[in-house]
Amino acid sequence: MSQTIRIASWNINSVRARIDIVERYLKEEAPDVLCLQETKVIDGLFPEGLFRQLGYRHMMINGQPMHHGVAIVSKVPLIHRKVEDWQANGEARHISAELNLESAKGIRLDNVYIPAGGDIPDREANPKFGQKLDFLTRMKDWSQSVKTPTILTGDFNVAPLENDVWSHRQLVNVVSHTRIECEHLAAIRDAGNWVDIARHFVDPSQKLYTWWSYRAQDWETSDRGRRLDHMWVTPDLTAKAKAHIVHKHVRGWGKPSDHAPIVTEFAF
Amino acid sequence: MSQTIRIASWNINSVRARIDIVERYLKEEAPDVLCLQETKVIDGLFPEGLFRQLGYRHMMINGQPMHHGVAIVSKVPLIHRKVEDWQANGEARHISAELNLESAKGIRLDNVYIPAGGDIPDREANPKFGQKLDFLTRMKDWSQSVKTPTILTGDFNVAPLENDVWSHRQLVNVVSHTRIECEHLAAIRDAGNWVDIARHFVDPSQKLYTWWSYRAQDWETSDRGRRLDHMWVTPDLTAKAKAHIVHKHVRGWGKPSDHAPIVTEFAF
DNA sequence: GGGGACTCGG
DNA sequence: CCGAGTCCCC
Repeated sequence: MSQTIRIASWNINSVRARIDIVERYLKEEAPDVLCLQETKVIDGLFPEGLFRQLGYRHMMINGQPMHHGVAIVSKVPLIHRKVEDWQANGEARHISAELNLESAKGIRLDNVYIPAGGDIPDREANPKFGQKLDFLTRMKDWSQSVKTPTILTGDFNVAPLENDVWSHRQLVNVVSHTRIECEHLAAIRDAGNWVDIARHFVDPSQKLYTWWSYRAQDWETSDRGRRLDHMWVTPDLTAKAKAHIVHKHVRGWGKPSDHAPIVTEFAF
Repeated sequence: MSQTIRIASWNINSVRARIDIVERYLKEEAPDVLCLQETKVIDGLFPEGLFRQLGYRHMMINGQPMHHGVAIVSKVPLIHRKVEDWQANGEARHISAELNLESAKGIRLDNVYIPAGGDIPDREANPKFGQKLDFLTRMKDWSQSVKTPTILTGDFNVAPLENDVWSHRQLVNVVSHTRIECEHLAAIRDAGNWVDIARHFVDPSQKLYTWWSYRAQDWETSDRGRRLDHMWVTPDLTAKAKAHIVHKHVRGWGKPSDHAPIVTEFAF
């Protein structure tokens, strides 16, 4: 018998400011594992109590003051915590663990928050953009080293395909959808033979977004979204993925994150 | 036939941040007139719509960016707006109007927010304390000029009597209850023969507070209050005042001001 | 637009 | 403790 495991990823834009909708989400959707990005909290102030109380007793957290911060909260036991520093500057942008499952041993889950990269898509004019490209390059090197079944998810801050943005033409020079970022992301994918689960289920001819700016007056009507959040798997896990959805309605809740959660259902 | 008019005063500590409890207060207690201090809003952003909708169609406002700001909102028509600058520095700390009543013409209502005065009760070490004393001195001069029936209310930031603070002994050197402030306030009172309505109804042997610090972990249990908010009347109005209460329960509402509203019922 | 940090004022 | 402002980041 296989075991159904639903794994979610959500850029929460402050887990403390968003505590009410995190609770609502876990009560209504109850994924088995939730990967969070932009927790914006040091480890000592991470709201472990809430997660434990909701049945997410296993947590791997990597926070820092102010910015960034990632965490995995899980009903499934987690072992072998690892942290990568792909930006080589100590920012808390990665956390990974192994799912300690009865039915499938040795599956790793890597949760990443790739740098946004600033406003100007130019290494010289904007050092943040260079740091983003360097981060992606180090992720490619890491990808080549991945030899075990792995799920790689998080806020990649890149919308690689034309239908991953509301207007390819208008965003082609906007950070997150520039050619060089898309190429860097493709290099990571190729280096690990990663399978983009969302596009495994939703044809690239269809628009698909996970993020809608706060600045739109009516995010739903204007629908100027981007697919910045991703769930990738090593090829050996492709057949285990049974469904993938974007929980778009969560973007409409009170005091929302600008990102919607994404969820993949696996049969392990 | 006389007309019953209830006049309230409340240091709201931001009328915008407190909009929900202002609405609740006006719905539950429905004073005829509400004097507000620390509105913390420029006139263009004052939430006139809410007050109008609740039946307070007459407003006199005096705001500024950031700090201070006072307003009178009223079901009773208001005329003859006046603003005093007792600090001589342009801060929005006073607004007054005449109540345009059928039964009693010519009653003025003066709403004042006296400076808090900083932490150190010393003119030299702390210029804010000097400014407060100067403000009180100018108010005394104004008091001498008051010749018509007048109600003077607001946040005076002085607790003049021993039972206006939770511990006279522990607060005698704390700004708001120092001897010099109490003397300055007494000089204002004497200059206008003002009657302290709260103490007209509540004997000075009884503790009476209108403010409880945010910093106490349990304001109600520790009850370390001070009577900073006052309602004074010219002697000709004393017999018109029929009751005075502190709406202490409002201090316990969600996201409260640190001040409770005070209300006097008049029969004009 | 909306986090968090900081500073100032109460 | 808790407003409001400013600045930085997304």
